[in-house]
Amino acid sequence: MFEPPTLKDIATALGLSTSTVSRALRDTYEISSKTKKLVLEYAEKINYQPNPSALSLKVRRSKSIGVLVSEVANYYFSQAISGIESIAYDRGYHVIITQTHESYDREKINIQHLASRSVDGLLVSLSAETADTSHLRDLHDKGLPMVFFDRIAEDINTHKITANNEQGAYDATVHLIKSGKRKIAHLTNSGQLSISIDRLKGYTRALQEYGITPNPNYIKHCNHGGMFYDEIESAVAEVMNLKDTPDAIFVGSDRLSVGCLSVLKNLNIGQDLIIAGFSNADVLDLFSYPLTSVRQPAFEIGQQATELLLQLIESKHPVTEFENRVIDTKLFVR
Amino acid sequence: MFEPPTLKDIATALGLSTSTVSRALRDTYEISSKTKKLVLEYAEKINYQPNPSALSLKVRRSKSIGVLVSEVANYYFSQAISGIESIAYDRGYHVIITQTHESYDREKINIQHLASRSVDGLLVSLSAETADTSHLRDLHDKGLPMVFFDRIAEDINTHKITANNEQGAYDATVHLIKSGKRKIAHLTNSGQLSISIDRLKGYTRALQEYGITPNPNYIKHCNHGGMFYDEIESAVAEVMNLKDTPDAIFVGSDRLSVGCLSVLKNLNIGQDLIIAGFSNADVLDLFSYPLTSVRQPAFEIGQQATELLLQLIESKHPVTEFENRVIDTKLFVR
DNA sequence: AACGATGTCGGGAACGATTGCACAAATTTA
DNA sequence: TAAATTTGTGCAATCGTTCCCGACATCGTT
Repeated sequence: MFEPPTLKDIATALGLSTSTVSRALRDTYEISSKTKKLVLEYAEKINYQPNPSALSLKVRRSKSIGVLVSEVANYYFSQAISGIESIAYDRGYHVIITQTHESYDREKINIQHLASRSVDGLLVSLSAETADTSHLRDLHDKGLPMVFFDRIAEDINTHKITANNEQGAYDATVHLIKSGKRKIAHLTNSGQLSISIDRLKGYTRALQEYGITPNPNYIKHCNHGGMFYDEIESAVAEVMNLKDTPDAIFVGSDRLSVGCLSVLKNLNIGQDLIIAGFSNADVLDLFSYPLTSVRQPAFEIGQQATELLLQLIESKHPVTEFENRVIDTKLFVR
Repeated sequence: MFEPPTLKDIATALGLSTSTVSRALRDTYEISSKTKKLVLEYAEKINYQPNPSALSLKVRRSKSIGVLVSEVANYYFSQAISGIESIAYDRGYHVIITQTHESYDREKINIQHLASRSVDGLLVSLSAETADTSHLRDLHDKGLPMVFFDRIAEDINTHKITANNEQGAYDATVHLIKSGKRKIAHLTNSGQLSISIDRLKGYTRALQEYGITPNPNYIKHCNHGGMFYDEIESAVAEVMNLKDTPDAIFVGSDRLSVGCLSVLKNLNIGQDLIIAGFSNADVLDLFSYPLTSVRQPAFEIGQQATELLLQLIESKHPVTEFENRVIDTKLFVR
């Protein structure tokens, strides 16, 4: 059964002690150059790889980071994950990805899982259902490095990185207004999510700046993030069945943008609607229904989040100053 | 810094030895029920979690499996991954996902990474560039359990699970023929991939059964799996610039199906073409260009692959009989 | 009362790697 | 040439578990 070579194997093969071999393999310090070369060459030859379990038991570092997202099958997150991996692998870290499927219970389980798996740090984007973040705060208080991206927890003091959701929502809403629409509905994720709050702000600000009073009936939340089709359908149906039917919709998430289009198509309504929404899909140009999209720099967000996390992990001194990075979105008019 | 409780902590707190505590926490054997209860309750109270590094160092099991796919941002793979996780987590295994981005070099690196990380087994779908599978065969020969799904390696003797690619391709091609087309091009992945071979077979069989001689000029391979837009564009352009222009295209992969549509749109050609292709996208109904799709049961394939792998991992006796599961696809005419 | 059988528990050696300390050999210095 | 210093290497403890093995108390049996 697959027995990789150990330090001891090298030591006995070369007639040295494990300590000498160990020292030869890491820094040069206090080892003659001949034995060092000897060891390095032999290790190379037999393709020696230090046992990660032994190593992490000894140095209390697993060289791996955990990622918590709602869904891998999501344009935004899959791009963000690619960004995360691009940095992590370069720096020698493994990436363990877990999905919450927008469930709070699942989030708690996964976080527990990751912590017990002794990851060196966590990259977190909250689930749609998560209102209470104490499971994360506990770990953070115990000293587990943590960086939030996209859906952040306001009450945990650490690095956070998001798109400029408020501005992106503002831009999209203004686009709808400038297209001549004034009855603009807003379909969005669950209300406690930071992204929902910020996007709602941008939407409201745009309306107000153009002299439109926000209509509470026009705002529909999907508390499970649109994980169930019925959830989206009933939200869309409700808003479209109002006596004062909207003439445009601004959608606050990737999944909901696509979901909203599906519902409209299936219900065969809203042909005269114009729609704008957050989405990182790369197939929007192929849609029969034009969707103006707010695109987030997901890959870069993943990269920067990872850089900040590794910075935390590898810092010798406890970090007390935290960044709150906000990156601009881009509007694609269709 | 985040010091989780250890066996010794429990032992000293309760005035027992670590051996007793250890025994109490695993199976009942040789432990009085009172002390067992005592230990279990205390462990529960302080939320004891065994240190995974120590555990895997001791028992040579990491309780984690590695997954190798080309891209997470791919309808098929993201669904397969959800299937993998659904089984793995239930059985107490962690899932480490790595992406090759269709690169052979990256595949070697990732496989090496996973092996050195001492995963208990591997779930593999080859990259588009991979022709030589010796890096995998070496590990397999050393006893690392391995299951292939989707893009399998013919020359490695282990469990394999795929969709019925030959039949799916046949069905799609027949659909095109029955729609009155006889000049059917085939755009597909790199030639050495098992899925390409099988799908080409199905395509060819359909043509022949309907008395159409396959035209080699109609078959275009993308050796990088369509990772670069240019690759798809030139393949599509080449086949569309033939003097005997095709009147239909059968596309052999998810990425290429969407890519092909994008190219046609951007080049503003092929409006009278009809297209069928393998795709697990859930947004095809929203496309302006109808795409008849062959859908694979990705989630189930992921699940079954994981079950087979765990079976291999947890088997006491070396397994010599391997399965070759083939699961039916489904045709969605649009 | 003495014996073995049984049931509980602790001691301690692993697993593979790192690292402080000791110590021998080589080199320099007086 | 002897002492002092430097240089290179090995010993052994340690990280948190598991598990073999031995210790010992209790109990029933004769």
